[in-house]
Amino acid sequence: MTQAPLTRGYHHGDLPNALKRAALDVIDEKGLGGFSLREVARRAGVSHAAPAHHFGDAAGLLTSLAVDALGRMRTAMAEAAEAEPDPVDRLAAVGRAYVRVSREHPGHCQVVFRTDLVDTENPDLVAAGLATFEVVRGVVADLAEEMNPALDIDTATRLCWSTMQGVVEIEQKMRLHARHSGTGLSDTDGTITDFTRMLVEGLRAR
Amino acid sequence: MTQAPLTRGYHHGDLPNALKRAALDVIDEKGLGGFSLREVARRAGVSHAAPAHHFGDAAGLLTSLAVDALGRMRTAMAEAAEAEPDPVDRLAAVGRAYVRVSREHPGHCQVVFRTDLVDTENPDLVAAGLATFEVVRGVVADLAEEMNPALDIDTATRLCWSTMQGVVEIEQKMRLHARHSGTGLSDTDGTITDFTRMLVEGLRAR
DNA sequence: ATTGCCAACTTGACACTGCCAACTTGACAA
DNA sequence: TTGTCAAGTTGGCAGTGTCAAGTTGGCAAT
Repeated sequence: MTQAPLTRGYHHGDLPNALKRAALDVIDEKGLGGFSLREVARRAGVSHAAPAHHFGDAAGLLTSLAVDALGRMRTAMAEAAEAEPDPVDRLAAVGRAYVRVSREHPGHCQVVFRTDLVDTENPDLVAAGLATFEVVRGVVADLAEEMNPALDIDTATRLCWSTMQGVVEIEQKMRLHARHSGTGLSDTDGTITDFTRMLVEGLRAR
Repeated sequence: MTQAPLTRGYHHGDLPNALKRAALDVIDEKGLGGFSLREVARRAGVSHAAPAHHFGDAAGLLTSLAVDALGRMRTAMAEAAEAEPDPVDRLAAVGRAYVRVSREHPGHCQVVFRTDLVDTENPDLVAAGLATFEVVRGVVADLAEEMNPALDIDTATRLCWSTMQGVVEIEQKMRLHARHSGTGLSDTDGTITDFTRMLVEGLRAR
């Protein structure tokens, strides 16, 4: 009674997914800096050169992980958006979801923006980026429709995503800053909500 | 007529600074991914283990570079702020200066946020971060005094810095997005100015 | 002037990395 | 049974960071 092959009857069963899972384990455990093809192969119980047969090189595997991370972001934001009827609250909720996912899986989400580690021209990655952008854009568009029909939605969407990503990027540094400067650091969710209120005021038609 | 020793009469003259300059050359040339202690040592004309005597390890050298990068940002923003009398224009100018420096020296500025590569507890780095934050904070404070004295200045400063950094981070990805989605991408300076206008509206007292 | 000392630097090694070429294994089809 | 080809292994190369031990050169005190 051997393990039933998942896709076809080849050696491992489903090595690509096993490698991706192993890679996520490594990254969750030791951060993106601790990632290495050989370590991943070791955890998956295969030889050090096996990953190359499925992902080409390290960038190939990481690109695949980046696609998954964008999916994670997209799903979380879409769910958060769905749960909030009010457009303003919805934008805040989407922002909180983005930051929450990025904080819960820091290494995984960092891959998305490590343009030195992934193949930025990969069609799947580009498509995932577009799809994720579209979720944010939808929320911004709803907001604009209600508050400011003349708003440049693409620019506003970029503003929102930039701010969300900036918050993630700066969060740790700010935590350090708060500790050393003595100023209190409000919880990030509260900050996101404050930010959203400020941004929404800015997006409002004058 | 040997080169006059700068600090004291030891072997090289001023190896630490020579190493930092070499490191900047490498990073400017090949990006942060191309950085390696041995390559830096090679360019400085010393043995591969020489850097360790001055910086301990790779993180030590990169931390030192991060401090310099923060100084670069700080100087550029302070100069930009000084040249603009109007508080709103000043914030926009500071934002443009931040993004300009980050774009002119991408590798150098990326080091600042690569918490996996630097020693985030290093006192010089913390101090440099605080000093740079203070520049942004000053601009925001001026704006608040004029437009909304009740504003939480620390939070607003974090919002501004997060947005600036997010713009830098997202810029390349957005460029890709614009190319693949067919939407036009306005020049970044224009985007910054747009963002500032939106933010300022948001910071205004209601 | 000789001595001793110590920071600055070199040398050599170890374990690790990504990647490549050549090889073996296993499944499936003719 | 045989052929074929993807899947996975083995071994090697060049490169990396870091450590231990050795070397060099200047300076201060004897």
